[in-house]
Amino acid sequence: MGRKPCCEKAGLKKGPWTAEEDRKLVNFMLNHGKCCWRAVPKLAGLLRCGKSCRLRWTNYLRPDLRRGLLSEAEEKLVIDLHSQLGNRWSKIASHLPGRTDNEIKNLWNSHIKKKLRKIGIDPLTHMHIIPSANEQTHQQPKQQRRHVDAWSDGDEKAEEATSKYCCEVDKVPEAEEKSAVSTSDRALDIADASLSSCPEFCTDEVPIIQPHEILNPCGSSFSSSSSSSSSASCSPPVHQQKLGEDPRISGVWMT
DNA sequence: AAAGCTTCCAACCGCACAGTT
DNA sequence: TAACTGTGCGGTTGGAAGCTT
Repeated sequence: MGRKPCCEKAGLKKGPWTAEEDRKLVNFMLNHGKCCWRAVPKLAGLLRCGKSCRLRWTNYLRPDLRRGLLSEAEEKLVIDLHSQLGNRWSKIASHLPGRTDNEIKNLWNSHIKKKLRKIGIDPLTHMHIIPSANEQTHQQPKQQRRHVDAWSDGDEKAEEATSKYCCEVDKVPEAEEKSAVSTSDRALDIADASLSSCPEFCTDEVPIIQPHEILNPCGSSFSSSSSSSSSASCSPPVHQQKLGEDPRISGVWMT
């Protein structure tokens, strides 16, 4: 039968969202709530396809999003859930309030996967990797040592405990799961202890963008004319903003 | 200081599925 | 029942930022 594209491609903007576009979308969503995504761009005055709007909203602008690093407990949960659900990121995300499938997917691919490999767990099967002599020589690329992991680097105890946890998760279902969990909790305790010396590492207090800050990102000085890269004095294009640097992000919205 | 490499993440793409006509 | 539409999901990519040499 052949599918039509989700939206007319011609004339629609692609690529990074500008602060102005964000403002329009948030404005619309807050005023009208979630409705037919196809209609959103038109009604909100955006030159985007509905799909793009949905993605931007669910992955970045949604008020209930928690941003920032996953806590140890969240990571553990992600690993647990992944071992049960596989790459069903949306299902996994549904167990982590305020987290998006995209975020978890990214985190898994860029971070957790490596951690698991590092401690000898195959991230696909969650089984132990039994490296051949060959593989062993190929592992540990030189770049890896500079990768700072909360779990392992600089905290051998945490790595030890964590790897112990992972061993048990592999083989121990239901009955002994509690002991596995408690082991992992120990790992977390250790990790937490090491992290507690670093007060900045607290995802519970990761600032989240507030609606009024989007609607008026820079207070009275916000200029709607500075839509894209020209907004340097106010807020840079959103895609250039690193977490925690986003001037619009502070506190938790819609409490 | 700068070149090269790696990491991270926002955003896109295409497919699948459910709902509607 | 088939055709069509809208939405959701997972895989992938591009480019900025950060790190190493």
